[in-house]
Amino acid sequence: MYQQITAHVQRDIHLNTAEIEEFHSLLVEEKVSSKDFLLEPGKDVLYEYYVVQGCLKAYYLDKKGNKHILQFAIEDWWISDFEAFFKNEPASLHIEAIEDSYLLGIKKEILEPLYERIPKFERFFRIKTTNAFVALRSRILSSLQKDAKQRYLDFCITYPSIEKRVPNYHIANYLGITPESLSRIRKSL
Amino acid sequence: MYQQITAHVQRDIHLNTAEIEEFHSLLVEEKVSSKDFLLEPGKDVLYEYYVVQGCLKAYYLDKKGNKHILQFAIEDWWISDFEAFFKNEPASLHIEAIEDSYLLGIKKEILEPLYERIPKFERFFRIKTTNAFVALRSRILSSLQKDAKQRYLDFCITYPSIEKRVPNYHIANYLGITPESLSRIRKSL
DNA sequence: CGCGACGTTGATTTGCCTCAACGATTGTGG
DNA sequence: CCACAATCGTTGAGGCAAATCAACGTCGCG
Repeated sequence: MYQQITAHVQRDIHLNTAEIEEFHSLLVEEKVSSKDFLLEPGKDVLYEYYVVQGCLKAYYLDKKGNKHILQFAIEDWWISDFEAFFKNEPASLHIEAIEDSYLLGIKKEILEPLYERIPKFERFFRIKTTNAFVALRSRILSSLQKDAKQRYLDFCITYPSIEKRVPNYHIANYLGITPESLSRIRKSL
Repeated sequence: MYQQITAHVQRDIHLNTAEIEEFHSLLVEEKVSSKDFLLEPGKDVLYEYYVVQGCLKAYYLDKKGNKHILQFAIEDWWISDFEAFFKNEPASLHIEAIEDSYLLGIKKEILEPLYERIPKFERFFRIKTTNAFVALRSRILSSLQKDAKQRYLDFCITYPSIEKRVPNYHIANYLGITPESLSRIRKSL
């Protein structure tokens, strides 16, 4: 159960047995059934979550009621309303399970002292954030320079495991197009 | 000269005199005249830069020769080809001065040992990266949910100091629209 | 079975692009 | 100091990719 997240963390930093123990003791288990919410707008964002098993989406609902998927998460990914988490604001995102999911959460107020005690964890999360930042950069570039068909093909190459797992209308939403358009794009391939 | 970046850093972490001294000793001054390049594709990205004075743009040139602006930077911002910087890859971005600019650079190979010696700096850059990450998230949301007019209005509200300073065709490019479209949008306001 | 979830197809509309031309302003060399 | 070029913004005409609206087929499940 915990060896998965341990291996995940140790890809970026090295921990001794005591540090691993300590880390595990800070994690909270969470289960969410498909179509249930891990987070909803207005709630305090106390945790960020590591996905042990399952599949989720984080989306924003605008004033017109339109959904906009910001992120998917499957095994080995982290998910939260990061903006709210970091700024200590109430959530503005929905995080909803697409499949029954099993998560490990770490609380913000526990993270800060952990950084102090074991700076390697500050490094770990800096590296994770940096990678996420870089991924967003290329998503921006993609949306600036490519048409819908190219973006879809890029998505399939970058996230093949997600493409196989979530319904097309979710992917369309993530790409910023309608399900009808995606259908026509797929037909043209 | 250095008190500006010191104040900037101290907004997020607290440093004693010795640490400030040490930090200053690691910085390298750099001047770039308007229309000159701080960075070009293919070059090694050894530094990330703090803007003391001036205005620059970071852009990607695609195969068709189209420019896509990823970022502007003015006083108190950091700029680099962050992806290449973090991954130790050659640059893929151009960084070009829009005005004569004065920068302070910090070398990657100096940053890593600095993190070890004074973990507060790892914290500082984690916080900076987190803020940048959050800003990119809202740019993504903006491009998913809003039309060109709304994105332009958002831009003017978020970055009034940039909007006043750079020509409209740069802003159009950043927003992913043509200068003609931006002109028509501005007319309609 | 009947209903909801998901994908597809067609007709029409629209936001933005492309191409082309034309001021206005700035700056630069003769 | 003027002439000319370059830079920047604007306007118009026409086109296209994707949205919208509407309908329908299929599958799986309570």
